[in-house]
Amino acid sequence: MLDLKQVRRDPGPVREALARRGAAEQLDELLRADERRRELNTRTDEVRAEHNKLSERIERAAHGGGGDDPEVAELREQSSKLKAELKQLEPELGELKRRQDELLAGLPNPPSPEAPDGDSDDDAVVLREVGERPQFDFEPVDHLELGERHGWIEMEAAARTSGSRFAYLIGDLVMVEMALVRFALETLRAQGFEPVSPPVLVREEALHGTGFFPGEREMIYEVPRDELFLVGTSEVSLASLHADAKLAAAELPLRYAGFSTCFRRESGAAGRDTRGIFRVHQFDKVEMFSFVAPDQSGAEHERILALEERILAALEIPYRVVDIPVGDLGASAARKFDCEGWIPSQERYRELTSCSNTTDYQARRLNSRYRPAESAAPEPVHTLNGTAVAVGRTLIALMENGQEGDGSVSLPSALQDLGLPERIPTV
RNA sequence: GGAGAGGUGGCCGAGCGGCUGAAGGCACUCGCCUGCUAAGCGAGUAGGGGGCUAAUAGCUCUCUCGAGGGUUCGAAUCCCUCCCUCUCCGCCA
Repeated sequence: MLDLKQVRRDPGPVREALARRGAAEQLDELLRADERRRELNTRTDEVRAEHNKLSERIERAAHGGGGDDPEVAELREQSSKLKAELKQLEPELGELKRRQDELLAGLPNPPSPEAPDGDSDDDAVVLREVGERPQFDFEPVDHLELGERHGWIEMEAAARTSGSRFAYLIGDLVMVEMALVRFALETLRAQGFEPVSPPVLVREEALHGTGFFPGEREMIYEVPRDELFLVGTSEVSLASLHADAKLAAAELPLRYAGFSTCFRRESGAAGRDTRGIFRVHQFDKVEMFSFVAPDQSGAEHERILALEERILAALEIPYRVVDIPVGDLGASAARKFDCEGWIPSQERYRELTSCSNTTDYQARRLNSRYRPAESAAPEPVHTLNGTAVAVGRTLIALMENGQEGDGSVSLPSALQDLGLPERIPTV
């Protein structure tokens, strides 16, 4: 969310930044709504002030003389009139305020000047490619083929149980999942990220605070009876950990590693990635989340990206890093990098992890602030998030890149440290 | 799910219709005192929204005592709804 006061004072730069993602007109509308609201606000405050003064006079008069003084009755009369006027003004003001808030909440984060132009995947800037793509002297198969051969993935039963885009993971694959989670959490913990197992059912405010609402409502599962929503990422729960907080400068940075199941409706993705577990409604994920001082968020973004790369490298997955163009950023991100892993069956890189600098956007919505100095006024922190391991997709990359001609799968040594075999034999 | 208690400033805690944005304590900041530390003395310290202003300085108005409504000239205080916390009972992984 924008700092409205600041924008009012100097709308130029923000307008320019928002124009890059097509939100300049929305900003103009907001500024007009704000103007109207302030006018009415001033009038309402004036009436209130007068009303308060009358109440004080009544109090003094009633105390000094008798309560049924004709003068007091007269004052009461006047006061009631003002009250009636307020009853008119207040709902009007409330409506204007609501409209202004709605417009403000609907605006995305102004992108970083460094984020590339463009609005599709194709405009992403490739920063680097890392790792050797595997050379197969046989015809490689895709993850579903491998999964079914080993009895690791069961999609038909899942479809009967839950519908399309659900899967049963079975046997060795589950043990690999657990090792991946353990590996990610240990790696992150050593870097100062506190492991967290957060709630996955959240209130509307949590989604609003992280910027998923109002924009992405159709992506999210609802439980209407209890007015709860299933999170699409633990970012939502982790961000809310310090909602309405006033942190001390010395407490920052605060870093968390959330592990949770994630739920996504994938509406609008009909027909895309329908094979296997690449795009499913439910998957597990380890997510990084940082609360930092504003001048640290750039460095923290680098740090999170470096960790994502370190994990992919340790898992021996060939990957590339792309800089996401402004048009492809989520509402809350000012800048985003994706790490895309090599998927042999598709002969291309696909998104495995992602990290965003959301600057003060979520912090303002969640009211997460800190005091830069002991007696300084509190100001919003910056928040960042990044995927450590998205289990489903990482399993795909491991299976496909590690496959051997006989159908066995060799595993990275990092996972052998966690009790997995060097290679899962053919069946 | 049933019965009860409660939610006040950074924290603890008083207030239960007006002079209370809020006593008192703790914590913190600045100053004094002090060989150092502790103690002591003095001053200060909530947030949001407007207006004046070059101003993140200052002045001023307004709103906020879990949230939202209501009663009243006037509500932290009375009434209603909701949320949350705690205790007991029931149920349950």
